[in-house]
Amino acid sequence: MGRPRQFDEERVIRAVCQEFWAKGFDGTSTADLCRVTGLTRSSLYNTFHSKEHLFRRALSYYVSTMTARQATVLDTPAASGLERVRALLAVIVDEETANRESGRGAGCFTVNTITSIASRNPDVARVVEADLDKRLSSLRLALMDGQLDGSVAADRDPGDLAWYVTSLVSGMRVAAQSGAGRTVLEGIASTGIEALTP
Amino acid sequence: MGRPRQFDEERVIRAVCQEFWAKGFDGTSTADLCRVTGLTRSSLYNTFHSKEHLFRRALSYYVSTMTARQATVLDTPAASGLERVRALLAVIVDEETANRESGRGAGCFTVNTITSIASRNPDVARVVEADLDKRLSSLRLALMDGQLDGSVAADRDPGDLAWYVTSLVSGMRVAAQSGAGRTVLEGIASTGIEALTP
DNA sequence: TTCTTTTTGGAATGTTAGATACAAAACGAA
DNA sequence: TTCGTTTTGTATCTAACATTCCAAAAAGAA
Repeated sequence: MGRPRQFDEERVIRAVCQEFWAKGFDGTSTADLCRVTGLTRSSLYNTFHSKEHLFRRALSYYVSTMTARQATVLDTPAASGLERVRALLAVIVDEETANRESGRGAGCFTVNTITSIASRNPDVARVVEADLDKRLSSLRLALMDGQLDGSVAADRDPGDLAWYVTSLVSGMRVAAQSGAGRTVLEGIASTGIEALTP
Repeated sequence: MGRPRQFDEERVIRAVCQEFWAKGFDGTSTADLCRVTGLTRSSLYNTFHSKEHLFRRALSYYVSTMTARQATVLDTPAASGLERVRALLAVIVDEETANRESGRGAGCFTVNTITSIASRNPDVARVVEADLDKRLSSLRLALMDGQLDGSVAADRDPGDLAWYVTSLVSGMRVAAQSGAGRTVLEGIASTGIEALTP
């Protein structure tokens, strides 16, 4: 059977994810990855093949956990369509505030990736594009529900509104990285929601 | 007096700016900079001292030209406050569309910088922070004008609204890098403007 | 135990990075 | 023309980079 692994793969991915999130693909060295995981180069390469594979694993882990969490909020029944979008933005604000206070640094790994390597790496681009499609779909459904229950303006294409909310979220992530705190983010969210009301 | 320069400094800065814009600080090598400028390492280092200095020069050049252009739009008299903000968003859409069609790639150098090295380089962070302050001020003035002339909702703090518009712009930049074309960007802009109306 | 297989530690490899050294070149000033 | 000064081209330096190699270690299977 061979010698067993001395590490937990998901724990390693989590550590790698945080490092790539903070420093980006180009700004992270394999030495950094060894340091934050506690693994040697051998174990890292034996398991994950290359820095780029490891990056994609970390990014996929991030988008799947993030998007799942957000989809859960968006799919909450009972609440109106608008309330579900409002809840999503509240989650974003909470996340950014928590990350800031725990010293993890602000911003979103996905946004950071879109604005850096995604344009130069088709494989990475595919990961973020697939994730974007999922998020747009979830949003679109919630917004259509909102148009049916009367909480969301019915005179706009729900697809356009989904793009708007996605942009708003990205903008809030960038604002957080620019130093915006909870109060400012809450202002952005509550103002941004106004655009959706009938 | 010494030997005269064989290159135009601003032309070099423009070329360097495009390269850093496309690949970021970490993703751009000094060899890349020599290639796009046509200069040797000697001339580059003799004039700009280091890769980091050159990056800050390029970033400063970008933010000053960009923010000046946007301030011009925002300061147009005659038009209402809301119309001036609407005009700003239209400029963003036009820029992104033009960049996309000219193959220059989408997105904003400032946003790319905020989401990558700004958090790890205080000198760079200062440049984007100073620029952010300027943009927020211009926006705030236009929005206050809008509240006075009745085109902008008066029940919100103009500072909060300025942050909202800034986030919206950043979000549109990220959306453009995610593949959003002119139609989608126009939808985001026109939806986003709704949040400002009384 | 012995064999087979896999992981692990650490050194080694080849490449590229940012930055410099230095002499030749190109000008104005004297 | 000669001198002083700055730029330029080439060569070079050291450090860092991603990746590979290989032998020792650790398990199950025979």
